[in-house]
Amino acid sequence: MTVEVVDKRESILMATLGLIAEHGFHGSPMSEIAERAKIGVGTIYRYFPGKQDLVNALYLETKKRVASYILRGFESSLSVRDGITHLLKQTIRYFAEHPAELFFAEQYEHSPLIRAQTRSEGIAEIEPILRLLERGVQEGELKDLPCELLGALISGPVFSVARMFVDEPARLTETFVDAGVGAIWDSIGQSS
Amino acid sequence: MTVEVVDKRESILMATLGLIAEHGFHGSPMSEIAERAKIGVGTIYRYFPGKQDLVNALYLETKKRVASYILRGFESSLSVRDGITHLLKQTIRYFAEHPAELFFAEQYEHSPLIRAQTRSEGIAEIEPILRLLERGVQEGELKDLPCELLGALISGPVFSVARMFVDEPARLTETFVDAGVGAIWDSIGQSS
Amino acid sequence: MTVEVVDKRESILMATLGLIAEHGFHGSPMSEIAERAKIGVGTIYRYFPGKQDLVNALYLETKKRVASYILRGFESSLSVRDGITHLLKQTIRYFAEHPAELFFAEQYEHSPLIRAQTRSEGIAEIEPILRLLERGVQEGELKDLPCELLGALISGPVFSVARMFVDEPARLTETFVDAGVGAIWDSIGQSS
Amino acid sequence: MTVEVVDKRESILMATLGLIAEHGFHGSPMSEIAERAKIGVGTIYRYFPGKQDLVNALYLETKKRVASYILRGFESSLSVRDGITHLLKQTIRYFAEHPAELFFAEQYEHSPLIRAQTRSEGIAEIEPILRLLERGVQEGELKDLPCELLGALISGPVFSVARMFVDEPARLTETFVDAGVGAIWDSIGQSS
DNA sequence: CATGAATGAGAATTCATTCAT
DNA sequence: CATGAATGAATTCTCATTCAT
Repeated sequence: MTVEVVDKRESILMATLGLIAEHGFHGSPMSEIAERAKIGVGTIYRYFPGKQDLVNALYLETKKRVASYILRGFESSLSVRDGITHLLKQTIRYFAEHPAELFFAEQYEHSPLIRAQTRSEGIAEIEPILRLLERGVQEGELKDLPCELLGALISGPVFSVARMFVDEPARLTETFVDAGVGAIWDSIGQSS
Repeated sequence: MTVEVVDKRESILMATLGLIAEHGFHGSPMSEIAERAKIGVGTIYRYFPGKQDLVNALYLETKKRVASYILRGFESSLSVRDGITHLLKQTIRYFAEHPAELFFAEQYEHSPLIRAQTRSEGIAEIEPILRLLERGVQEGELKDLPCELLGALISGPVFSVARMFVDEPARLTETFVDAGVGAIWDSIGQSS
Repeated sequence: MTVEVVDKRESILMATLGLIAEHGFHGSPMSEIAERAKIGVGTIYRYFPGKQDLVNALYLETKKRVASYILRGFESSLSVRDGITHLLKQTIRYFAEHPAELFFAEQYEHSPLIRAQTRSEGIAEIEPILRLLERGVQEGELKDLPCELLGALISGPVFSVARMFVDEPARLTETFVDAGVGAIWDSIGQSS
Repeated sequence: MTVEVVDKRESILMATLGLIAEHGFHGSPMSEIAERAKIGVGTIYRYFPGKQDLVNALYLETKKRVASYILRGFESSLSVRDGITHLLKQTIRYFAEHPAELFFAEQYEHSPLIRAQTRSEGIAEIEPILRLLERGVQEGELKDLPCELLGALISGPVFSVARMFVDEPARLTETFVDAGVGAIWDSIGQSS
């Protein structure tokens, strides 16, 4: 009779996200994940083969969720500048409003627990972004630099700027977000 | 008669640095640190009260070492642009050549093991850099943005760009380093 | 289907009692307690937060068990002399037949591991005894001495006499128990 | 030129006594003993083969010291009653004024670290006391009980009463000491 | 002789995972 | 399917003892 408001798998992932954001991978025992998800420990193993897999799944799904959010409203018909500006703004906004996902992503991204394997998976989501960069270089709207370098010039500051907004919520205004996004653009856009 | 080639404290720190860079904090048991440092486990505790303290010390000393390297050749008489360009170039070079320190710093910086306490310590080292930013804003050479934002616009990409050079050593050429540094400058420098 | 003959908590306590009686607190590693209790080490921690707590619990429960035994058949309607004689006899008998509890209690009572905190807990059990002493002093059946002194004059010999019976089981006869109890009474009872 | 005020062996023993009285055998690492004795750890091993031996030696010498104190002024010409009264009084006084030795003795006496071996050693010191008991029984001044029982009736309360005086120093007056000693005598003395 | 740095065996405790109910 | 009690491998840390200086 009772409708399960959220399905178990989802509540496990959410519990894990919150816990890891707060206490890190090793500060998040399966028993606490279960407790926070209001299920038994054993149940986690019906949905995920082990802890590592659970976290990998969380990473991939988080990435997907973020990607789907930031691509919202994105049209490939947009100019490269407008497209990138849009994506950056969305990303910063998303993370500013979802600090747990930011903390989790930062940790996981820099953790040697994954190195390569999982990181490369789910690259499908960022395909449109890579395309945009390539187009930008071809069309001369972006500096003529290797995609890896352009990527580094975007991913680095987008996280650190989002992080700054989380640490200092007072700064989270349209003006400063625009300024941040503009600054990132300046680093990759071809100066006229 | 025997000359100790490296002192024990130092070899413990180096072993820890390497291990954490490769396997992370929790993938680096004291027993392996000892083994890699070629000493007994108990010996570590003669130099550091516990594992956490060992890692904190490593963080602080790494920070100092990096700071001393990147400030080498830095003169406060330099123009803001030349100063920042110099610092960025040095930082990228240092990390490109010391990947373990880069991996360690990235992990530690984003780990919930630290949050605030230790991070704020050793801020003395980056004082000259903050001064430079303030001067740059006053003199109009930098965009008129809050220091926190400027900081985020520097620290984010400097790490991700260094990381890119480590991941793709083929790109590590004068040209690309200059391009990366130039790009970072463009994001914070006042466009004429 | 399988009936657990003794519950786990109980078997842990028993294993600990025996081990500490034989080898002392520090000669009783958790691993051996587990082995003797025929369970895994980790299981102990499901019942007790730590070793210290396990031993405290053992102390308190032992005290209660002893108290419940020695108070068996005790009526407050008894004369002070008969009451005390009864309690002493029961105590000596109990410990003579439960040497492990005697050894454990002696050690714990004199160990600096406890000092005050836990010792005072569980005092409820000996309340009736204190009352009896007070009544005895008021009614002139006991020497007019401070309760603390009377207590010391009872607790000291009751343990040492019980210990003697354990060390020399040949002496454990009605006659000698009566003699011991009579002697202790003589030290506190008002000589007519 | 410098005169060593106390010899090293002695200062090691004293350091051990104090430390064990306060923190117990296992709360007294060799390193702390050395520190308190103001010598190097290694030096302890020049005087004692190991920790266990050190503590055994301490026990034996403490016993000797106590015995020599309580036998001071004791004459075999004294009546049994006077002799025993004297010994009891001296013992209580000694321990009341030397709490560390009391705590140490209590712990060691009840610890399974020794059981039998060392306890029986140094019995020489208490020989005169045993003689006195035997004489007392023969002459009819003491109850006609086995020496072991008489011993238990003395050793038990003498410690617990001394302990009471240490815990409540306010009670430490001639009157109460006499009362305690008198009470102990009553338990073993032949009532006329 | 005295020292204390170095050592590693041993102890307490945690936690991912299993499996009987 | 869900559960959580049971488990033991792995980890951190302590400390008696040794030995080069």
